[in-house]
Amino acid sequence: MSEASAPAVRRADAQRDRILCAALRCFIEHGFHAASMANIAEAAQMSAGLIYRYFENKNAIVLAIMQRQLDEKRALIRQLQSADQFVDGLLKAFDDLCSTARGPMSVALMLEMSAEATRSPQVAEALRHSDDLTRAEFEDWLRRPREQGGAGLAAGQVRSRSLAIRFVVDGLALRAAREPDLDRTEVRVALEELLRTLLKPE
Amino acid sequence: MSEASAPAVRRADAQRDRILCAALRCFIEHGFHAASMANIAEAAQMSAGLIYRYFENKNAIVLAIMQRQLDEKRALIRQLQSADQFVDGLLKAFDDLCSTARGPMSVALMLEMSAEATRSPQVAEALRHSDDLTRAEFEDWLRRPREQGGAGLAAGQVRSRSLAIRFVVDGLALRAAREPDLDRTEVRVALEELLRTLLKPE
Amino acid sequence: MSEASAPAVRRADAQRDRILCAALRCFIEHGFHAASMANIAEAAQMSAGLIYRYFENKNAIVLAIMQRQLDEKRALIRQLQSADQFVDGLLKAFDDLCSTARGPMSVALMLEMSAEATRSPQVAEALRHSDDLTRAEFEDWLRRPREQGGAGLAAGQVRSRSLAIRFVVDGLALRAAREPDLDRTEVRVALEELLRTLLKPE
Amino acid sequence: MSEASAPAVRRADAQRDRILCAALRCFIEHGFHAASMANIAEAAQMSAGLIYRYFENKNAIVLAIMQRQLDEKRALIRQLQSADQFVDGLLKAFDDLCSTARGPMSVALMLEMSAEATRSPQVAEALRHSDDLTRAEFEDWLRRPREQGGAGLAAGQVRSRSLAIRFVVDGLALRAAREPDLDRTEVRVALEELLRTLLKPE
DNA sequence: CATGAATGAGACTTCATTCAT
DNA sequence: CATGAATGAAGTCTCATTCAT
Repeated sequence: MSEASAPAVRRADAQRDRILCAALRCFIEHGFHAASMANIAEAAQMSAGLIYRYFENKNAIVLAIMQRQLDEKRALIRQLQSADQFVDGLLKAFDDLCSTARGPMSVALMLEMSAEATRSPQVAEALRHSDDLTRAEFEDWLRRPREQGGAGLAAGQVRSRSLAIRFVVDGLALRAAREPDLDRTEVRVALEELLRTLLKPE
Repeated sequence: MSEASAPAVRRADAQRDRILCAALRCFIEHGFHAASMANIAEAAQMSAGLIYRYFENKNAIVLAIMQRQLDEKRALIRQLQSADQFVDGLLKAFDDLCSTARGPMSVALMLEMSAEATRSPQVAEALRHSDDLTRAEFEDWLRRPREQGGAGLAAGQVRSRSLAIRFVVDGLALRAAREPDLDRTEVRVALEELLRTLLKPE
Repeated sequence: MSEASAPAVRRADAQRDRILCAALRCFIEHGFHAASMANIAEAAQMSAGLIYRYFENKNAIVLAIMQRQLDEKRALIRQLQSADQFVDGLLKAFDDLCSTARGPMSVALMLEMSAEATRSPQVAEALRHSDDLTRAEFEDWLRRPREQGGAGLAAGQVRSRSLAIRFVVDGLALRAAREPDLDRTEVRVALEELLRTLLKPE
Repeated sequence: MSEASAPAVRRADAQRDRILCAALRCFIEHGFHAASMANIAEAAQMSAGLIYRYFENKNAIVLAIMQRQLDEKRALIRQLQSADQFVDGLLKAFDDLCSTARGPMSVALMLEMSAEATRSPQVAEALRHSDDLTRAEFEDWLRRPREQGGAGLAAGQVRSRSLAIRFVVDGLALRAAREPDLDRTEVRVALEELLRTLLKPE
């Protein structure tokens, strides 16, 4: 049975993935609310009815996409972790976020999710969980000695610095949505000014 | 005629205001898209049809509310301007933003607007305009001598500092939506660490 | 009382007339259905509510306008009655009908009324009555001796000739709606061919 | 694939036809504007929403019905073409037009379309095109020798005669809407008087 | 007499979801 | 497993009509 069902499971996962990729494109283009199941079905090149074999309803897709976005954000933040080129990493992330087309990560969706968190406890809980994981990982890195690729901060500094950096990163993301053509040099200078002290031990 | 029409004008303005207040409540509760005209009409205690006497369509209400939100945000940022207690001001703003009930300013709507800006040029334009005004005002304050209630920064520092501080303020707002019960002491420490150098001349 | 009420009656009639003139303009511009009471009120420079003091409802206005159109049509046909210049008269009428702006007579409304006659017995009855009057008048003229300004037809010819001419006149009116820029010379030749024998005794 | 899609196409066409037939009944009964999508849906025994799978909006249905009416009218006029029994043909057409129930051709709709042509360029264009085709066909017949089933008119006569006959035919149609119980004998005599000379060469 | 704010019914349209095929 | 036709609820908006002022 396991031999028989394994491919079936794989196929089901592939279908789910196909749907989620299509949904992501639609959500980025139109927003969670304005994208229709018909849009998604067309983008996924399947019938609308079939989607309901893999997701209970549209809301389930929305939640799944939100989860994906959270994973993407964590991955994106994890990539930042290279103390020497932190600002460079932020700038590259800013660039990516400014152009919707680049990848599966969409600031617009992140913002809509954050807004939705003030209304839906379920969404708030998911965000909280993801943020907690991100922070834990990030603080590990802040704490890790420089010779092990970390930032080498003292234990007492880690908590407040991670929060401070989160403010900066989030603010940068929000700005990517509102002023995507912000001058990159200005951004770099501002970020360097902000991070100069934050990432240097005491 | 002016005596006759004045009350009529007042009444019309009162109705517009009534509708906008109702709309604000609905938008905060459901979001711009999910709130229906029926919702708004009920909240404003009037028939849905009547709303169209005062606003051309739902979008006009959305834009009016967005403009209000932008004005609120500018007012909120303007209130921050007291160099010595800048962090205190931010903390208080954070507090206000965390509790939806407090006032007409809603982080959730700000986030949705920012997301919408990536799709609607009209919204993007409104945000851009408001952001420009805010920045100009804020940079005036950064530049003004301390003895005149300003921050007393050198001209060369103003541009990058205002951008840096905007990152921090925006990040703080985003955090208010996602983690409204963040420990206030941690927030204070993080903000102090960020702003310590930013608001001190060179 | 008659001295007191006479001006009141006159005023009421003036108001009714004001409304009907406004309604006519609106109906010609938008059609019976698409013209709104608000349109009419604005065109009549009075409030929408006031109209209901003079007409029970929109339908009453429609019927009154229809009656007016019938009167106009009868007047228009009566003007034709000059045997020698019958074709000239038709051509001028055609010209007038082709340009909406010229007067209160509108082919479009006539056509809509005729269509409505197939649905509403009330409208059908009004049309029938008007058509009967028109025909009676027209046949009187056909019968009247030429020296008295008539067409001088024999009694036995009058009935069928009046019907035949009615076909031609109606057909001309319909064409005015569908091909307002029809070449006038072609129209003249066609009319002359049609009427050459119809208006000449036996 | 052609075997698989053919029935689907047939079904779609059947549905479109079902909708158009229902719409025709509603339009005849209420007129283009007064008939609602709900009316049509009920007449077609389907939900209102489903109609939008087959027609973009109500206007598309109106235009499709208009086109059908124009085709019907052309077919009806084409059937007239038998020089000897032209009057008989007209009388039969008059009979048919007088009873709405008989077929899909409705004078009322033709009149409304003609009225609408004075307001909507799109409708005017459609009518013009149809009228042009009708005229071309009709003039061909007028020109064709009698031994080939035509009317055998000289080339110079064709233009004005076709216009003259169009006046008569249109007038007859308008009369069908306004006086459906007109005495058939009177009509016949009038038509014979009109057409006696028009269809005879020179 | 006159206004125009207010209502409520109803118009068109969209869309998540279901189900026969 | 897959389709897409079908539904029904809901959304935005218009408008004839009424009524307090």
